[in-house]
Amino acid sequence: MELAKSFEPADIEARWYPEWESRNYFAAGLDTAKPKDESFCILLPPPNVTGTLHMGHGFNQTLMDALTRYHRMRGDNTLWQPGTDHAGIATQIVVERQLDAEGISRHALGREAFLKKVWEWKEYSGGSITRQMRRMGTSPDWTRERFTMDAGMNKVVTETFVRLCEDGLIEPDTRLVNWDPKLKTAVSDLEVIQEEEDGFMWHIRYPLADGSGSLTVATTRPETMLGDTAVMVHPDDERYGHLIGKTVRLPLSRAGDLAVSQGKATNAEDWREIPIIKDTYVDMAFGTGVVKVTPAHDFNDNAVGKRHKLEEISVLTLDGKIKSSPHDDLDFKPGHFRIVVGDDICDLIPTKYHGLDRFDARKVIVADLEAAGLLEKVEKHKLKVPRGDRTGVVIEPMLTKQWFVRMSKKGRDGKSITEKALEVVANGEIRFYPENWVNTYNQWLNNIQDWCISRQLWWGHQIPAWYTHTGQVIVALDEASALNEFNVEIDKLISEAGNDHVHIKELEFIRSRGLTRDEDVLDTWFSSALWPFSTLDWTEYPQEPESNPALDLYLPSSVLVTGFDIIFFWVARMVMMTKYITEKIPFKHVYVHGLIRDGEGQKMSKSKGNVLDPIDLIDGIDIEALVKKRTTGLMNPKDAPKIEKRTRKEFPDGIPAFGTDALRFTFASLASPGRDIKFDLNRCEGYRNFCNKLWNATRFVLMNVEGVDLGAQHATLSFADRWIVSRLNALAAEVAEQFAEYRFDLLALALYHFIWDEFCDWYLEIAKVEMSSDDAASALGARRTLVQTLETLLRLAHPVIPFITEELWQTVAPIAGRKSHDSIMLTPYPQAEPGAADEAAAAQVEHLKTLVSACRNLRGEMGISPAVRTPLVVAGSSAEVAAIKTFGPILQALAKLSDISFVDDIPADSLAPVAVLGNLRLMLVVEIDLVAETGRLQKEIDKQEKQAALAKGKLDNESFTARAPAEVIAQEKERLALAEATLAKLRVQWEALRGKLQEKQSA
RNA sequence: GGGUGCUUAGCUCAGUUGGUAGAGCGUCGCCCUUACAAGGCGAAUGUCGGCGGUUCGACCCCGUCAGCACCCACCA
Repeated sequence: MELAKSFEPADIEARWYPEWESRNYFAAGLDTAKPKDESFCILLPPPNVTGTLHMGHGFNQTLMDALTRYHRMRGDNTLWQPGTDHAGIATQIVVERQLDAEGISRHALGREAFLKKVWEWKEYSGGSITRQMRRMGTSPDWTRERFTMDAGMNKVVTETFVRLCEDGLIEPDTRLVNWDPKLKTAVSDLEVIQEEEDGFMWHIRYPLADGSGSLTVATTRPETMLGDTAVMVHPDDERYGHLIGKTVRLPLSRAGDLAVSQGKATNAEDWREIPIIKDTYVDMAFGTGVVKVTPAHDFNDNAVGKRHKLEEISVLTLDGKIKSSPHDDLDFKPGHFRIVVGDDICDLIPTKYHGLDRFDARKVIVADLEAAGLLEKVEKHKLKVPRGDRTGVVIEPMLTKQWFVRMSKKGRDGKSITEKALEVVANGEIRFYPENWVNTYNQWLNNIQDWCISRQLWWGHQIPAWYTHTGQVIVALDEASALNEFNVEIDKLISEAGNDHVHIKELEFIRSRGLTRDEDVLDTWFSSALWPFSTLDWTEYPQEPESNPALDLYLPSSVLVTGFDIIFFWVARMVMMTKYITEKIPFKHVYVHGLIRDGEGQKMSKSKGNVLDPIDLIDGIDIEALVKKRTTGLMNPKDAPKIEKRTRKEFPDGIPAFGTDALRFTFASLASPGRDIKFDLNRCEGYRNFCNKLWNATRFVLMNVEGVDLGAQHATLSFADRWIVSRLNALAAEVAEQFAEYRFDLLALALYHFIWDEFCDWYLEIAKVEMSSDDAASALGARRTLVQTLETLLRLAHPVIPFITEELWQTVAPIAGRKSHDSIMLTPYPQAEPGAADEAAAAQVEHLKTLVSACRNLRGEMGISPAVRTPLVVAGSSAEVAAIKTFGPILQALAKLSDISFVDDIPADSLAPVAVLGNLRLMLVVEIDLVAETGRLQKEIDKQEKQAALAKGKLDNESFTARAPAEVIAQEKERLALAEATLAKLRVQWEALRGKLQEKQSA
């Protein structure tokens, strides 16, 4: 029962979390009797299984947990579905780096052994992020935790893949894709970051084949010229019109032996001849107006090449070197052939360039051009360089065979997945908060390209496709069905072959070679896209259709809480996949929040050394540990001194322990829609103080009800009691409203304001007086109100600050008569009662506040010590006097008055400070400084004059009185009257004191 | 080239049908008043980015300009 003197969060958190979890309080509600549309479900955006918690997670999870706890207490069927992501590329990179340190390459290890290593790493580090989540107080149903690489997930991924292949929406194709030469895998458009960088524009002369001069092309990538198959100009360009149809010789190239043997060239060492074509793609005003066309190494050129049926000459290897062997990258093993064009390409590249890295090749080629006198000029040029978001290396458009999701192709119901995804947002089934994200979503989907989903990695869901010896592809749920399909097909062909024994023998040979599985894995985001239904054990082929209540209750989920950075990666793809596969939307609402940045608005990143760890804010960290944490494991160790200096400056004493609740409250109050968050440590400290305030308010309440029987006797409620109950009811209404609107900032503000300002600063102070009253019934009324209000507000605040509310509730609840529950988590959430507002009580409290403030203001201005009690003299109408008398003792206590007396009139020249409220005057009986009081009155007069003038100006304006609503006019009249009445008294007072002052000065 | 958001007190930010601007932190006074000094009471501080328009009335609606941030896009 005895509470510590101040709030110490560490022990409370450590005690309650295991308790909640072990008692199974987080379990999904599966009560099928409850209405389905009142189910509440949130999907945890699955963090990388080997990752660690950062501020973004802390923020995101705080909001989700608040919503989850709120709905759970409201009695809804509630599920917060947790899980982690295998994060293909990121995780594979980490494990490969570890192997590198041991001097082992992944290829030396082999696929199977490597995957075993990754699983080991996952087992080793996989628990840390969920442990950290627990420190945040999150309450997902851990018993339902999933991992995107689980067998169950794999089953759904496979079924979905097969289904989309059947519908023709997934197809293999050979196209130009974004290729990461370091990882040696294709990546999707979204994984490429276009960054503006300083570069050069080289102007290169391509001599005309007929010797009549040359054309100058401008390019930023001279090394790809080895793969040029044309140069192009704009059809309307008068400078070059006469050259269209002619040919140029491609500098530094080689015509090749093949061309000689075909009679297309006389000498293999001659420069290759390529055509001059016209295409409107060319911008006449840019560069020289002449563009080299390299269809195998540039997306635009590829399109041009397709239009003009140009050859695609791929001159680079998969690791970004100039080709040196006809068999570079050509692996004819079924399912693993990548570069399909040009086994004779090396013949077209002079041997001196063979094997050069792409950047070295650029230098050599530029030098050679210069030596040949073909480099007209080099200009500095800003250009967008595509870089891999994981590796940072320059992405190379590479012609390879990959699997694609066809975004615009019609599916089985005549609609593309893109169309369906646009539709459910357009018709309001899915709503964004804030709404304007719809634009972003639509814009992206309207310009979407096919999604390359195959990755040349090992860590991921292997594509369920098998190849026959002749390269036929069979997509199937598993190897057995693929084999079966294969055999059926062979049998069929054999039976059709009749007596063609040679053919039959061929077919039997093909059969004997069996099937080889595609080695590629799927983009991680492919499995993430299925998360809304894969986590609920959806299956294409249900065994018992009614055996999955979770799927019925929780698809669609209620709200997706996420940052805008993954709208494309994840949100849009979930909509597309879930809608197409299940015919249901994945979620009804998308709440999009901002990013957490540091105090200066910089993105938090390891390399900048400005990262904050939520756990450090909870537990605190000393400066040495913080510096060490920020400066170890840097990509660039040279940054360490700078980071250390900054860190020591920003946190000279390290970071104090704020506790989880304070951190959560901070996140909630910073969650204003539509903007990023500059994380301010002071704010966190302020909310730690807030928690302490709540703690001490509870101590106060407990101290005052100890040993008192609150139930038996008769109690009466004062206006103040009725007021706080009325305010509490309004708070409940507001909280419900803000939860519905996802305004966590306003919700936190409302709680803060109620607890600190209304409950602590006013009601507790008033209750002190009431509890010491001789009237036993009203003293009891105050005690009861205190306890009931506190107990209710603990429940109201619990979703945001779960630990402290649980701890306090445990001691408060028995007194409040609510011990039928073992935990605050199991209590019903307070609901506002409509029409419970007590206007009269509110007006009385307002009046009281005005009087108390007036007295306090006088005391403050006069510099009267709070320890000194002063008498108050009041003059006013009989009604006003009567009103004041009703709360005399309270006024006396709150304004530190020794007594209150009433007089008919206060002489204007009284040597005491007087507050004027219309006709009412309050005088503190203390010695005053004439000069100071005259000055104070002057200031007050100025203020009131401004008020009066403002109101009068409006009321004198005819168009105002003619058009403004009656209540606005009445309000202005009231303001004017009050100001004028106050002024009249103030002026008299001022005159009188001024007279005295002059008297004194002349004396 | 398209698109979005932001600009309010020294700092970080609220401001929900248009009716005389609010909070936290910081600052300045007076106080360890028996829940809380992680506290109490009081005070100071704003041409609500600029300009125009609509309106009786604009921080709010419209237009325009400026600055900042971000997203998307194939200018070689």
